[in-house]
Amino acid sequence: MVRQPYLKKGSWNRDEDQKLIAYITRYGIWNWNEMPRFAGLQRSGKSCRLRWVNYLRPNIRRGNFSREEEETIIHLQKTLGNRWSAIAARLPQRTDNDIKNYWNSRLKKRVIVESNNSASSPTETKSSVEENSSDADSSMMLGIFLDSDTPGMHDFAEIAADTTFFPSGSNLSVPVDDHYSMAMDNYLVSYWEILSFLEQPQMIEGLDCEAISQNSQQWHSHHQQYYDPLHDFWVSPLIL
DNA sequence: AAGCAAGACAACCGCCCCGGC
DNA sequence: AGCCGGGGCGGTTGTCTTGCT
Repeated sequence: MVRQPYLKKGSWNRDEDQKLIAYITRYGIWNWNEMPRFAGLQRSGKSCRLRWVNYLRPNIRRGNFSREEEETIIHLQKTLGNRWSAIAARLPQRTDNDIKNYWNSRLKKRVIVESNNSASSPTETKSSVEENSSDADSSMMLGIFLDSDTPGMHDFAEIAADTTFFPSGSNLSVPVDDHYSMAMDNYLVSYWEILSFLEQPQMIEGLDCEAISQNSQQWHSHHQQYYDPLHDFWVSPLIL
């Protein structure tokens, strides 16, 4: 009988985030179910995927939706329904989970109120965005700046180069939005921490990182995957 | 200051789709 | 054609934060 390895649930901690970021940055996304084991994470593949897609991957904008984004979501929800991934595809840098949460917590009520109001009087409901108008300035990004010469790093470097998110000359992100800053403080990963992590693969507890590297490469080779420098990930070519 | 309610959001669960065999 | 595994999606839940009394 094969014993099912213990799989942790619940909130991710900083250490787990670091491991996932470092692993994906180094080896790319090749198999979500196998990846946690090689990355030294006691998480399910699904959990890792969710964490990466909704939270850790580069170029995600968080918090404070602009008025245009709100209107777009409302419009698309009317036309597409609750197809959050389709809606997210039309809102760059937003995740479907974020949009879904935002809709459920705010927009749905607002739309209901407005539709009720429009039936009686056409007074406009005050947008929450008007109170948080500087959406770009107050956006929250996971702050990582890494050497753009390192495979998988140029997205991070692009974020770092964006002065909207980072103070000029700083390698480390500083979240502008206090609300998110407090909530996310535990998750901020500094340049130096990531870099030292990458330089010291033996930090992955109890795992032979050389073997991991070889196994990953063997897997890539076996599954005919190739590194795509454009997208910074391993890809499976279509063989027709 | 403490307790409670509501809001916000991260994460999980279950289902479905698709491709490979 | 049917089965299986991986990945994606939407709904829901759990937990933390905030605001009010």
